[in-house]
Amino acid sequence: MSRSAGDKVPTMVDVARRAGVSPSTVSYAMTGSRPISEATRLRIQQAMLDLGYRPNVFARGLKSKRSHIIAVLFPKNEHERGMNLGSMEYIFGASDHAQDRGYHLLLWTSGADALDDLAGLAQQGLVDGVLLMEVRLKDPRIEVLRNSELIFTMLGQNADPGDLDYVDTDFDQCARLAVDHLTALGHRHLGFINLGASALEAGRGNAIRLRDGVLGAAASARAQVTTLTCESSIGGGRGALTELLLRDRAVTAVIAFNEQAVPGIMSAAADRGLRIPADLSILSIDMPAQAALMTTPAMTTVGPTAAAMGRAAVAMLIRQVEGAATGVTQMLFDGELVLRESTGPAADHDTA
Amino acid sequence: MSRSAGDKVPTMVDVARRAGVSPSTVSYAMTGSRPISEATRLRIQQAMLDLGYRPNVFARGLKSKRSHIIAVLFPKNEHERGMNLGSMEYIFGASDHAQDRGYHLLLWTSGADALDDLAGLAQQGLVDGVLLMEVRLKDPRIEVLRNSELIFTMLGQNADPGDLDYVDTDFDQCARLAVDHLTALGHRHLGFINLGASALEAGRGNAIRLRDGVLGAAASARAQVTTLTCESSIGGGRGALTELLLRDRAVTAVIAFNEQAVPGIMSAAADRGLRIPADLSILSIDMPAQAALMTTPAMTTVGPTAAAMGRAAVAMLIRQVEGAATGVTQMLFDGELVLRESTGPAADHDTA
DNA sequence: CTGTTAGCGCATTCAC
DNA sequence: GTGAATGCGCTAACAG
Repeated sequence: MSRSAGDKVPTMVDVARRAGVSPSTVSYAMTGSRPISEATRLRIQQAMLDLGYRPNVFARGLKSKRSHIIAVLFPKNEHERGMNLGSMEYIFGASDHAQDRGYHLLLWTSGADALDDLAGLAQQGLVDGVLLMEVRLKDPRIEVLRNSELIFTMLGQNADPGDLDYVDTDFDQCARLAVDHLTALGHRHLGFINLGASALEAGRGNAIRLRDGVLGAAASARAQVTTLTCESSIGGGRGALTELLLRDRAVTAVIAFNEQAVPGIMSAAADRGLRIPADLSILSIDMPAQAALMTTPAMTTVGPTAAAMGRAAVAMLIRQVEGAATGVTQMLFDGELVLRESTGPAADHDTA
Repeated sequence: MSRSAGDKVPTMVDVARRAGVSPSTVSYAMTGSRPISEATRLRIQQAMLDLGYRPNVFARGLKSKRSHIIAVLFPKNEHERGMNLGSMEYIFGASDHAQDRGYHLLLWTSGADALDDLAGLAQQGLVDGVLLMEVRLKDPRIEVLRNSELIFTMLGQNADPGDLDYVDTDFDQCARLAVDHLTALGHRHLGFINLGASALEAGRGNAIRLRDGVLGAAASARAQVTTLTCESSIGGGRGALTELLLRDRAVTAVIAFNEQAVPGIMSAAADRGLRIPADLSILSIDMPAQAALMTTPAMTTVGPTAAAMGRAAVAMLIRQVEGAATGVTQMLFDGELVLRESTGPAADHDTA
């Protein structure tokens, strides 16, 4: 088990010798690609334990073209830094599951535009599969991965997922959950503060799907909703709330999908003497608990468990890699309503 | 450059043939481990480009015992989840630099107590070096890594770093910077809200170093400081502020080293009618900008750039791995004061 | 300055 | 059911 410095690392041959069998038998015992008698299998296992044997990743990879390594593609575009707190949870979920299944996780942070680097990664054969994060509606990485014949799963969707595997948030369901929660509290005039126009243009599909979901849910609930885009910053949030109240004085609740802007929204509300949640309710979509707990009052949120999504994505990926795939898998995760302190009953001051 | 599906991945032999040289020459041209004439070197380079050649990681690793992969050990102990926002920045900094230097980053999230797993990782030879995060005063992983003869660098320090390489925050300097800032604003009665007792006992060395630093700096500045430990939660923060004001009614400024507790501190202050920063200043040590911007008002912080530390750690590690090391390297990073809105001049209400 | 060759540790095709 | 032999793609020691 523990090996003191200087000891040679044992190879399959060592195991074979100790178990009194040939190297190939050891190999078969490991891969299970051909029947081995129970007796020898046990002796081999014992020998491996005694020696603290671990198969050499390189030798195995060289021969079998399988590395047991999967890459997480998490581009860190400068203007997006800070979206990361939630993404971190995905990554950890993914890592958990990968490790459980005996896979390693390679963190790849090249920009989404570094297509050559990506092609290189794909070609090296270093990784068995790829988990694609921060997927755009039109995402050039997808083309590269398809060409390279590398197996991959998306966390999020592009414009036309077709037969691509993905795991994504069910934004429609999240929208409904959020709207229902607020209308149940008596809110009739809602505001929806989305990501910035630039983010929408950049193809953040989730922002668009969510907005449509909110619009639809509000229509069913006979609530009125004013939608705005908003720069991802405190200043952006301040401006957005001002603008929102200008457009609809009767707004009593805000659904926000813009983590960075939330503090701005809250402080602008405070400046106007609007207490949260007495005068104005705020609910954030897909905000990590981490962040939700940093605001005062703590933010009520709707969103799925990111870690679970990460795990699911890796599970799908491994199933593909190991050839146990059952056609295309596309999963949508339901959001959950986490009640904290930023939402409450509508004040009926000037509601018609 | 791009390779359409079906094309065989080119090997060194293909490159050699195309360049009209022997395979070994290609190898030497790549590793530079023996002189190659400029002319042939160029022809080889061209051939590689034409073919879109990428060396096979496994073959190289198998032969040379070097993988160009470094592992980041980032244990996710359950009770510590949430410390992560800052850690993320380290990891990204590390990843950036690794990729710049042609290294891959393996994310290893097994618990700090999963020593067997770690030993296995070390033994596999999969990684050239290890970046150890979340280092404890007494950290059993260190022993495992030493035994395995694996090169590693710590992000943080154990109790007795001796000849181990590390990169760490200069908590003493941070403490001085924080205390100086507050005393310059006229604050004479400070509070220091630290991590919880359990964290201290668990050997979070930084908490202890920082506390001592604050104590020292306050003494030099002739300021009085009341120190408390505090559970990492909103409730913990609320309790801590109450307790603090009980112990010293004259406190006008708080230095916090407990990210999760900060919102609690702030809301408890609000409940007592203490405005921030008019009545009470708050400054956080080593809080990521992400989090600092989520509070209202935005939090003034003191701390180093985490990404820079991550980069430096990887740089040190690679230097070691490549044998270019110049003895032991131990780096302390200075913190910077980032002025936001949570600190201001002392109100001289009941200061003696 | 360049070419030839022998493995690295494992998976797998043959033989038995 | 098991064993012996071959080669994955590359590096480095040996020969020129």
